Amino acid sequence: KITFVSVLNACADDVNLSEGIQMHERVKRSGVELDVIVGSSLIHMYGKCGRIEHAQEIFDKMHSKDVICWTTMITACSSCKSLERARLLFDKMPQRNVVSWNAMLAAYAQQGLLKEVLKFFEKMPERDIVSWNVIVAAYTQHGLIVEAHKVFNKMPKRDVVSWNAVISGYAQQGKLDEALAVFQQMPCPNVVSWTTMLAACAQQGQVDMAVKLFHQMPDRNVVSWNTMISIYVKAGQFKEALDLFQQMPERDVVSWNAMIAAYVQNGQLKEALQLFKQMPRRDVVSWTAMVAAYAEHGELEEAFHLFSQMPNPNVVSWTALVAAYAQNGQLIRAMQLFQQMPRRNVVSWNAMITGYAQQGQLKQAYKLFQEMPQRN
RNA sequence: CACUGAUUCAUUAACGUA
Repeated sequence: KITFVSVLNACADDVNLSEGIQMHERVKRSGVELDVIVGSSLIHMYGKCGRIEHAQEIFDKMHSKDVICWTTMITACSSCKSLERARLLFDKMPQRNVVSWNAMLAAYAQQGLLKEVLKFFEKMPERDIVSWNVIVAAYTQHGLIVEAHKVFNKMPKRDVVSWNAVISGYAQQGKLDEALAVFQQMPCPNVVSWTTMLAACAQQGQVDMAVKLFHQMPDRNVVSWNTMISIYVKAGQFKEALDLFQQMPERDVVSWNAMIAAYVQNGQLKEALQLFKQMPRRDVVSWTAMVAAYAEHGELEEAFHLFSQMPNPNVVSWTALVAAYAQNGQLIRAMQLFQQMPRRNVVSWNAMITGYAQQGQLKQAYKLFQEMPQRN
């Protein structure tokens, strides 16, 4: 059981569904699927991989569920964007602890419902540092860094996550100086703090400073390496990106995806495809990056061909395809796909509007603008 | 000395940005 749980957690951390499913099969054969801890790990893994139906199935089959199991299921619903289900579970669960409350709080935050987050926070019977951290992060996600910093100052205790959240808030606003000031004030920066600073440099195109920080960092993990690669890619320094990719001690799917972007940005579509084919595992980002790459080169058939092979296109993948046709003036086809896609967001609408606008079809563009449910 | 599960912070893909 311990081994299964460890491996399942590794699958969850890596968002590796195929390994997770394989492990699930072995779990079933061992007859421990419904063990409360193994079952929770399965739910956790499926939740992270976006397979809420599999998570739910296990949850329903389990005989004895403890508070951790319930909370895991709430988070699974939340990460699969089922806030409603999360709330139903939260209301239904036999006992709650502060972690359950935090999980529900985070579920509201992850939907971007700041008002709900604050309301829920007020209702909480007990709060800990994580609850406060969720509030700080919720503010920064809305670009409300001043509010975030205020909460940071007034929270009863701060840990490294609180500090990192504030730094990240400044970074997202492009306020590199402020981010740096907070970073220098914090007592014990960890690898996340350092990597957040790297990301802050990336935002501002400060490659030199990023390089300096990257070498100064006491330790680096795969995320730090990936961040540095993307900084080089963004700066058009292809060779440096490739060097890092080859030097890094371990690569994950994000590293490979970043290199695909590097090749695409460098105009090397063939090499990008080669990388895509040889990478150990492809996720929705890898597929979408390739679809978008072909689209950008006007190779619509190839883009569509890839799209149709893609295992689980999401709204971003669909929008990439719609934008491909829209930008190449094939608005009828674009509109067909736009109507066909299972879900649309504001970017999908923008892509269609831009397509019509570029073709001079202002009436159509305006009509869509009026129809769209949200505008940015 | 160390061996199992839950909540918060960093990296990669889609539209636009004079």
